[in-house]
Amino acid sequence: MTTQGPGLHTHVLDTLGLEIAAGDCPPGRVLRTDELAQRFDVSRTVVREVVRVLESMHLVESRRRVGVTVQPTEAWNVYDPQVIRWRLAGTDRSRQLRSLTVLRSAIEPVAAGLAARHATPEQCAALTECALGMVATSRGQQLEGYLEHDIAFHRIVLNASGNEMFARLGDVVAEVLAGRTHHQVMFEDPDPAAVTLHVRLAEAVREGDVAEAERLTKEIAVGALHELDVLAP
Amino acid sequence: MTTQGPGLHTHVLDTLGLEIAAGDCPPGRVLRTDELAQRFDVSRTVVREVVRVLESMHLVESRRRVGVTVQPTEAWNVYDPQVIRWRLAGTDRSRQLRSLTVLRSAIEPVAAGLAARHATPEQCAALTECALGMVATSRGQQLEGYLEHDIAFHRIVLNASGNEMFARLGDVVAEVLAGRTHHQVMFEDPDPAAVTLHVRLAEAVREGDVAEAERLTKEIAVGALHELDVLAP
DNA sequence: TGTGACATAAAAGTCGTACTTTTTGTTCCC
DNA sequence: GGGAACAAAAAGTACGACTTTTATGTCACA
Repeated sequence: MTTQGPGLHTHVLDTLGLEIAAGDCPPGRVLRTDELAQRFDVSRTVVREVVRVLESMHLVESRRRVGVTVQPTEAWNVYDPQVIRWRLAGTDRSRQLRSLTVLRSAIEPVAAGLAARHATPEQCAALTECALGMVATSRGQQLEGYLEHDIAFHRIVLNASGNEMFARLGDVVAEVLAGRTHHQVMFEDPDPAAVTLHVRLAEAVREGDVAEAERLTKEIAVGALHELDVLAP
Repeated sequence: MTTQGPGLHTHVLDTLGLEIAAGDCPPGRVLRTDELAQRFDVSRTVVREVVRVLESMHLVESRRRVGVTVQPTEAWNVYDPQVIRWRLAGTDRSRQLRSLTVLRSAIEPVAAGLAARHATPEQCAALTECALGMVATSRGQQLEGYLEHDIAFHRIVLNASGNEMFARLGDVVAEVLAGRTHHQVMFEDPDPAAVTLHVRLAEAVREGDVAEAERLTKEIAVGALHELDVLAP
């Protein structure tokens, strides 16, 4: 699951982005546009456009007479969904998942509290529906179905918070949940406790119970962090 | 304070980014590369590179036979520091500041808690120094000096949290603080209560008091939100 | 021997043009 | 009226020439 369909630009960008995010091409390594053009068998035009995009993500820096230098991790736009995808597909997926899960544990409780205040009846209904969907798929190896409802659930909460920055974290959360489901050992059905917590969270939001919504979301986050500690090295 | 120095690419990118972020060029408006090249008096090459970057930020989408379409706000990479700068410089600075401040109020308490756990002695020392700097500049219209220390303070806390995603929010916080100082009515010296809170937060981190660090940071955030409610429409 | 001015070349930046590919709107035929 | 062939518009790609910046090596001078 790299990105989208055809297109020279897309292919080169994706390949390079992945290589840099994965740690091949360590920081400090310099690439030359001519070489890249030759390597991918595309025109310098295409390479330059790719480099410009990579540069806007601060994955590389382009300087005259020196070339395209790979930047250290601290410079990267780690909130760019594209960068997140590349990193999750790369080697330090585990560390990345942990960072993102901690981020979730900070954001989502607050978002849930705001959602309890501001959620529309439609959003409450959708939330309950998702929770029921999670219950229905929580047994019998229906992991894909469960994941789908889980993602939708969290997305609704973030949207219902009414805060744009929170809402736009839906994609990140989706990547994290998908990464957790796909890249880890998943013989077992999801944790029943987590399912229950989601159901109760939907209720709390519907009833406008801010404190409870916050508390439940914190518990969900703690569970997710704990799960990482158990499953990942 | 747009971006950096010379460079055709930079200039075109900055101008277009600003226009889109500010709401001129409403979503749905289509631009054509040829027209843009003509308007800025640059080659199509430059325009294409700019469009590619804008596209990677999801500010526009480029499709064959149709042109470059400005995307709706919901699609934008609102965590991209560049996008944030453009938006803060544009019309809905006020709304943007509010969103970002709410984001801060979610992240920073957790980050401060982690910092209390993980901060190195050097970081604790730097934190104390910043707090003292804030005290020293808190009276007598030394707003720029105060801002500088304030930014450094929060940056250290975020870095000391040990979480990469938090750390990378330092730039965002810096933009918010700078935006608040520069773009609002600031006859008065900073709130003395806020200064005290920062001093006590530095102490709490140094002593490893997680709960207190969290609590104090929440209070700082509440103050910041309140300040927005009072000063902004 | 060190130092500063200067020349050199390497690499990105910019441009113009020609050509390809995809997509959409239209027209024409059934 | 519906569907298929067609034409045009716009982005995508390629190539080659030229410009600009700048790291680095060189040479003269102190």
